[in-house]
Amino acid sequence: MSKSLPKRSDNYSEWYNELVKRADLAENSDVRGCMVIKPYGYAIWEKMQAVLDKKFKETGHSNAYFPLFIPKSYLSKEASHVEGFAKECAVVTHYRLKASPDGKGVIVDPDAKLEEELIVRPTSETVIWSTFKNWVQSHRDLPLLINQWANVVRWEMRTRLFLRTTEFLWQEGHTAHATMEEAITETETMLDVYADFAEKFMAIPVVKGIKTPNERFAGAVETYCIEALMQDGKALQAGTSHFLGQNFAKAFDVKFTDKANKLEHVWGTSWGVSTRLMGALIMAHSDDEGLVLPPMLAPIQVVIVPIYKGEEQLAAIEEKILPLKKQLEARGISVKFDHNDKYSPGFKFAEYELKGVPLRIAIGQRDLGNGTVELARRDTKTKETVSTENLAEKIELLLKEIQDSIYKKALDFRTQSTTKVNSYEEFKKVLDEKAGFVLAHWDGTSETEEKIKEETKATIRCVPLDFVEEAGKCIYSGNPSKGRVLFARAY
RNA sequence: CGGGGUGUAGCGUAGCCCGGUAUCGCGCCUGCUUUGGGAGCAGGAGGUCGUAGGUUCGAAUCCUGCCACCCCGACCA
Repeated sequence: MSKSLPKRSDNYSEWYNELVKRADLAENSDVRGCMVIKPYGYAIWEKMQAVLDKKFKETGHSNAYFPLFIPKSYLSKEASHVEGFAKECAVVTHYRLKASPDGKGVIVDPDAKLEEELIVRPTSETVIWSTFKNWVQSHRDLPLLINQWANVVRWEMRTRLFLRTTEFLWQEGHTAHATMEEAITETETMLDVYADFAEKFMAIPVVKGIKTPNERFAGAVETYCIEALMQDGKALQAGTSHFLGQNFAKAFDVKFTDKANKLEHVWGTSWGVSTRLMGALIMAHSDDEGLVLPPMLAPIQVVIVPIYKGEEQLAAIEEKILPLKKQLEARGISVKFDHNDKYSPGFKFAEYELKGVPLRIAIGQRDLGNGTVELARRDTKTKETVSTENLAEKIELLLKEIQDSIYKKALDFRTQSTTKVNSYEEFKKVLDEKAGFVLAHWDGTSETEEKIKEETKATIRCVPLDFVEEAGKCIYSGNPSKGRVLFARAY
């Protein structure tokens, strides 16, 4: 194995794949298109889950769990929904195997064919709405605010670690409301929860917006999203929140009696983020040395590497450093003291950089004499020798500063990678030479959107929520436009 | 499903054209010396060469079938 990663500038994909494997985040499984998330990668996902789950509960939601299998007939109840997902569903057709007649292995027992096939959920709207039907009768049963942590399967043709895998982990919220206004508010609230999480915890600035009808979720009336920009200038949809109108309520016959004793269909929303966020986290901040984790999501926030010869020196270091470790832990900071004798300090330095640990403390004989330690920041790769006095407090502040600094760096990059263009020529030039987000006028038609996608591979990421009215001409058709929308090539 | 490629130790590979019993690096094990940016030396273990068949005195190497994986497209609410 070579010691250093490929350079980001040489081949971004190769760098990404190598980083994911070498930093112990995940690896390809022997199973087609599936991924094994390794303990270190999963620890980061767990931190994300914990923060999100808390936010969901603070906004009144409860967790529940629904079946993995969906009867085929459920899927066809909402017309556009089935059309959207039909091409990527795994289907269970049999329930038994038997020994092969030729004595080699096992075969699917042809006698064990299911009367109705089961679909492995690509998303749970259909099972959940068929359950909601039984849970809702009166306006007193509303709103129904449910979240599920689950795995889903989408049979994509080509997969990529974290960004697109056949099976992935996610959270899907499903809610039912008495009024349209309330459902829309819910959709927007959850979009805000996601945006806040991306910016405050993942340190990734996002654009909140609305998808065009082409990119809308199958079965939704309106799809809201947050769009993030990766370091190679490609966009990544980091989360979505859908206003479902009464589409699923009508398809699954979910009705309630309102205060005036009138029977009405409920209004629905659904929203989700997935392990794709891991991909976003990696691609937004990491460098040629490896992962760069924002302190808020780092499983190990501080690593202590002792430099010593023999048991005696180690004992002297421990005497000095273990109290500091306790102080840090008392402040809620996660610390690893790595005295593993198998690896040299230099190896450990490189290893923890690869894994994105935000702060490293090195301590050796030299420091014991001076009452100092060496502090090294992962994000800036700067080192300083500091006194051990008030060190715990200093570190706590430094972690906050790192969090802010990582966000600011990503924000500066996005600002500098967002370009306004006024002609199709300019549009294509920017996409090819600079990449990033491109703000341009669009005439609002699907035809134009399709044509641009075909010719440039760029899609409309969203109509930003902070859309400003500005009369202009569509860069493609020349027809009138009310304002600029956000284009980019995307993952 | 089209177009291209690959399959050799846990990982990455050489050998294949031109047939003669498998190379190197990383990792692993043992010992000694090391430790402030991926330690050094010595010794050692580890292989149905994807799979089934064919040609041959002899196949990792040539031929045929099959399987798997990768890359480029098509797909991706």
